[in-house]
Amino acid sequence: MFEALKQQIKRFVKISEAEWQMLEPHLKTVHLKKHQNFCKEGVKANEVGFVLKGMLRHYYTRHGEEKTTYFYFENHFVSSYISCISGQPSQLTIEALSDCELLVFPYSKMAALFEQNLNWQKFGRLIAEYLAIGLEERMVGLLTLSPEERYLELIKSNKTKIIERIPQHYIANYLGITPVSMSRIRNRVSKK
Amino acid sequence: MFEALKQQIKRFVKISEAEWQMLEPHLKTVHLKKHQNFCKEGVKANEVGFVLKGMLRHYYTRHGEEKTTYFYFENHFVSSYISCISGQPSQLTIEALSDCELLVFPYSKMAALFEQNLNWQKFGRLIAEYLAIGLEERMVGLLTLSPEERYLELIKSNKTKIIERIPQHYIANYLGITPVSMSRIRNRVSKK
DNA sequence: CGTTCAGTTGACTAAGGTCAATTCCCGTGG
DNA sequence: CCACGGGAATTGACCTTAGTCAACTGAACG
Repeated sequence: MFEALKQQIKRFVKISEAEWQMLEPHLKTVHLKKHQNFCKEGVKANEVGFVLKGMLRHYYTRHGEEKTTYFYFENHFVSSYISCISGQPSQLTIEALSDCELLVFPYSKMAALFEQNLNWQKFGRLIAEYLAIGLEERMVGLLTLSPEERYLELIKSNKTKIIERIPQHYIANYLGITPVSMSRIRNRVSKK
Repeated sequence: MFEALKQQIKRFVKISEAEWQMLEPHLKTVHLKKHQNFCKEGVKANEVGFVLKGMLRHYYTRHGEEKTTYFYFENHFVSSYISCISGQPSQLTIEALSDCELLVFPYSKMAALFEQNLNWQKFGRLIAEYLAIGLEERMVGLLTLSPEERYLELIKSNKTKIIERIPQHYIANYLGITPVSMSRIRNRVSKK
């Protein structure tokens, strides 16, 4: 039942069965319909999710527009991480892009595990490190590559299937350009 | 002697004197002359530093150009974090922008502390979280603000004194624009 | 069958990039 | 003390590319 999650956790840290049992009772399965929110701007978040099925996007509202800056797929953790950590209201909204099935547990419970157990604390560190590395790469891409280069990079490193699965105007946001420019870049690139 | 470092660590986690003593013997003071490197592209990094005096920049080489993406000042940790964590050669170079005085300790030692002690493990997590939050903010700024807006934000949030202390062409890199554009933006802004 | 919304395309604008010349600043050496 | 050299910053002219606005197409859905 919880095998997928267990396996992902074990990619980060070797937990014993006893340690796993510290978490398991707090897991709940949650279904989200397309367009439902996992968390919402202005509301304090206290949930960490793990995507079993479906995909979600994560966006900020700026100048009255939704700017999508991240996507979540199967076997990944999803959360308004900053809000959970800081205890401040979330700046971002996470919305289901398709019907989703998630495993959910309260961040407060996770935080308690961190305090109780070295292995869980380590898990917390490794997750944060993983996140930071991803963000650093993303940032360097934004600073050193042109929109077109970023688009080509995204296609090349196709780990996440973003190109195939996500509507184009969200990807444009993700790359830091407008949907119109994105369309032109695609056109340009396809002619080469 | 090590008070400044101790104090910064304590902003993240309450360590006991005994825990502090796990680290202290491994600390070394290092002086860097302006333009010397703390770590270098292509070389595996295994050092974490803490800036006592001076400032440094952190850059990637892309298309044959140095792209400065971060600065370090007094009382902050400095390291090619990704290289330390991953064990891969560093992609980035960290260079002193002025004569610097650093406290340095091996990351391998830090990693050992993580494994031995819950509090140090927690420190590792909190540092990584802190890093991730900073990177997330930076990324969202790059995705949602124009160069001019980013420049104005940088001035407004003047925590780091970047504007006063860092040569302009490095700041331009940091904002994702050319030095020439940076100069024009300054000109434009000053006339408003 | 009509409404809606994503994606494309065209015309135009605005803003940053590029290249080059010039000025400014600062340190060094005559 | 002044002259020179070198790098940083500014400025101008021009180019490239993304943004904006709007019209149009096409697919999805009720």
